[in-house]
Amino acid sequence: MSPQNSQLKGSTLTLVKTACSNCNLRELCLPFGLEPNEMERLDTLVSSRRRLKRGEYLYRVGDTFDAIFAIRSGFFKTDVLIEDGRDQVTGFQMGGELLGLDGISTEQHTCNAIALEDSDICAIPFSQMEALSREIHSLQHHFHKVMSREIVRDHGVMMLLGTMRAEERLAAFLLNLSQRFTARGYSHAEFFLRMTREEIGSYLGLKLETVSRTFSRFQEDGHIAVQQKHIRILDVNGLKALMNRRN
Amino acid sequence: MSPQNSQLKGSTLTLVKTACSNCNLRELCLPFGLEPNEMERLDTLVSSRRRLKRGEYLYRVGDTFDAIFAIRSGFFKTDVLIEDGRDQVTGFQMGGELLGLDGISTEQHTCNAIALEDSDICAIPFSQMEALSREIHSLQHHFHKVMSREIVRDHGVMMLLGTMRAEERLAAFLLNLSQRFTARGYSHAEFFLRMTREEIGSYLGLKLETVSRTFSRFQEDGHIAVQQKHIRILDVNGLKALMNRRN
DNA sequence: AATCGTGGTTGACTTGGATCAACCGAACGG
DNA sequence: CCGTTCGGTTGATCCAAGTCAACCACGATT
Repeated sequence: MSPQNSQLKGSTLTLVKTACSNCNLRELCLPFGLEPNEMERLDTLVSSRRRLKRGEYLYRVGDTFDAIFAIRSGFFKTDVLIEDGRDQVTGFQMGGELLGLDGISTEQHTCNAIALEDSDICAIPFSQMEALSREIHSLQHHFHKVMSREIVRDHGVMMLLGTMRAEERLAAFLLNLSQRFTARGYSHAEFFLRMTREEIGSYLGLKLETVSRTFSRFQEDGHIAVQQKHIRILDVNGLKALMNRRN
Repeated sequence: MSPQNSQLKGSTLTLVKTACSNCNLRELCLPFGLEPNEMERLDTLVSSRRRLKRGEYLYRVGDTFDAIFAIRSGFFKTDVLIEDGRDQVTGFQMGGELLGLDGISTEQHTCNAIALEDSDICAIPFSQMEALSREIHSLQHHFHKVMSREIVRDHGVMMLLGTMRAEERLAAFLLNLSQRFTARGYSHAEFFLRMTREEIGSYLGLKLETVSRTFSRFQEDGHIAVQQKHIRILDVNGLKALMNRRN
């Protein structure tokens, strides 16, 4: 049996032994920096490993919070809505990233988390996580870093929404995606978008038409090749130059 | 000696005994929910109580992170800049709020924190805070809540920047300030802005002229009375109605 | 009291992105 | 295989906020 086949089998059978210690995202995820025996202890916390189909909600605004979620595979968006129907996508999350941190503050989730493709997630009961992190210093510290990183990321989005023009926003968005795919061993130059133009627009504070037009402009200018959800980055430096440019 | 006088003396003399247990912000700040003896232990961590003059930096981008800061009195802004001179104010902080959480992730601060008026702060060495929070569960949990609340707040700002019109942004801003002043025992209807129109604009993703014009419009419409930095809210419900209004 | 500088206001004009609308193409179910 | 649906593209027009510019108000400085 080829490695590809065994890989494939592992991802389709749910009975396969899944554990932090053999997860290929452990270096990006919560177990980062843990000793093997510590990782085993974290493993015992993972109360459920769940598969979601595209479009399913992992949690909704108002759901009671009791666990944080690690993405084992797949792709998510989080969004918040206000009464009148407006909504704001607050982030796109991929393998190794944590979901649900927003719920700690009030014990209720304050945003929705929705799978943008079939996804596997690990649920980690939060009070047990806190208990374990009192014993394992590196887990405690790493968790604090993860939360802090989320705050820093949010500041980046504020910068983007507050000061950048449509072109810059979209260039920043593509470069960010590319960089995160790279960190996960995928091509930095070629990938599929899991979200619609409307979702990108919501995240970037633009309308879907503007996203579409800007993609087309990037293509005309030779920065990218875009065909529906398939993106190829042809000129990284060109995109970088588009950002940080006053007028 | 009247209570007022002793208050006054407490804030002008630096030699006065300052401690979490007698700080009138303890219910808003890190000590929230701690038992008296636990509060004393937290107290011993506060390595320095420092006074900053208006305009002074508490920390700058790139400074190594080793402590978080609690605002004892005063008013701050945090901002991030990019090369070409654009900057984004990421928040305004007042008494009882924490500064520096952005630094945990990389051990370096990723934004600047600047006093907008003469301010007093308490510095809490972070590694000691982590150590103590391993022993005091309620401190650990409360700290996690504070970080989470910051993430939720940031989502609110994203919503504001991504989907709201100038009027809505400014109304949300005023209502938020009012609510925070109220929580600190000040008037909800009358206060002084500590920041310039330009800083408000940067925070809200608007130009200072737009901020100024929108204030004037609010005044014409009888929602507020504004004279330079002095604000009186005349019609809270009017302001609330301005938000959440599609077109 | 005169001067200077910083922050705030207001007006005239411009523009980037929103809006409205038509059309296209891939995916899917009958 | 065809009709329907959903997401995407493109064009024409509009408008909220940006830009540029003049002027004003208040404090600080001399």
